[in-house]
Amino acid sequence: MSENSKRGTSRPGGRTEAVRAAVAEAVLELLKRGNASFSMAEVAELAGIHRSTLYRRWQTQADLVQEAMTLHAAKIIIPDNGNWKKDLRELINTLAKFVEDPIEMAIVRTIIDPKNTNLAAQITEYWAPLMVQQASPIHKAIQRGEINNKIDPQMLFSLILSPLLLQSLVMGSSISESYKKQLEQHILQLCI
Amino acid sequence: MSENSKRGTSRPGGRTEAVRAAVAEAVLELLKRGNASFSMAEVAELAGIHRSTLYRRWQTQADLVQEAMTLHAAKIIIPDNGNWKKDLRELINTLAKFVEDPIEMAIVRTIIDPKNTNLAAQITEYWAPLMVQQASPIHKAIQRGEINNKIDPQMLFSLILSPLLLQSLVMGSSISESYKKQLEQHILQLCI
DNA sequence: CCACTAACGCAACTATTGTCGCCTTAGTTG
DNA sequence: CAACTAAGGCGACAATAGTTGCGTTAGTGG
Repeated sequence: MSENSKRGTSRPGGRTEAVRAAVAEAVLELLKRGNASFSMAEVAELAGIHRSTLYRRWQTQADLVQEAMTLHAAKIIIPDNGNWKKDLRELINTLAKFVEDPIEMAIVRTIIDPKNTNLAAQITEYWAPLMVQQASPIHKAIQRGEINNKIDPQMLFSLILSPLLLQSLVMGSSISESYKKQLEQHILQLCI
Repeated sequence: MSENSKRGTSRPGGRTEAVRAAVAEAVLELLKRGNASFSMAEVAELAGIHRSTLYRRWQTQADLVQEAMTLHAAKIIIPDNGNWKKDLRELINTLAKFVEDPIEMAIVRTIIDPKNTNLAAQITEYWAPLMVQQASPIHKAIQRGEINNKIDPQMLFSLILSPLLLQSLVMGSSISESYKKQLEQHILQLCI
């Protein structure tokens, strides 16, 4: 008692955690529905808590998206067929799904939103390891000598991911099979 | 002037037009300042008109951004040195500036925002010709035989623009000289 | 120059969003 | 299990966002 227990969350037990979980789930649910511009009131109602509680713990929509992220593990597959061509095809498929996932894109939009510059760094922290994992087949292909060693792995990864992002986010079109095939061909051409 | 070729507005004369221009300029000014999440009240005040007038003519922020676009001509340079390597370098420079222009990025954010799906098409119409113009050096290089004819011009253009967009919008970092150089090298490698 | 009326300004209004004090609930400690 | 108090619920409040009716201003056509 006399020990200073006012650090951070001083009472992380049942109810506080239940509220947090309910909120995270509610936000995730709204994002899943494609409702990326949800209101605080919506979240409170869906989570079954009072508006004021929501405001006290999460000041902005960005905070809520961040909270939802803790509950959301991106479903990524790390291809490892010992063959760059195969790996690339799978990588493109995985990234195409990633780029069409409403939750992931909601996170990207949160990063992009100029109102959330303060949170961008934290959210990028969530993203960075995913990107590193996804880039691993590139490193392996380089080690196997399947990729021109002048190619920078990070840049190559950007060249795969970014056209998909552009297509999905900006152009608003889904990633067709022919688009994936075409991208694959061009990337292979680059790796010679 | 019995010529009645004005559509929509039945009185497009002085005052109405003056209001429109003032609003467009105000929005443009706010975007230039990097204030992409301006409020309606801010715009009204800067334009020197009443809030209600603003609401009557422009329902959403997206409408305002669209209005501002009519006043804003993207400053693009179409390289034409008769040499793909030179053209590519200039193209990357121009696109790097484009991607770091607060107004252009505000437009992109407006496109991306899921609230504005209805406006996305119209805004893309503004964008499309720019992209076509920018892609012209690629077509010329193909005609000169400087680019592998298996390469799709549109895809190649995406492979140049999208990494820059990713870097600027999502990663929030500026486009360094070394990044541009690296991108240039990779694209040249691809064109062989 | 005049009649007509579209479009703006104004102000009062409603709706939504965010804040606060107070009370209640329940996690934590001894 | 009893005392303590962090954290949530409640409702009243304040601030902001958006709407509407009405009078005024000023383009437009005759």
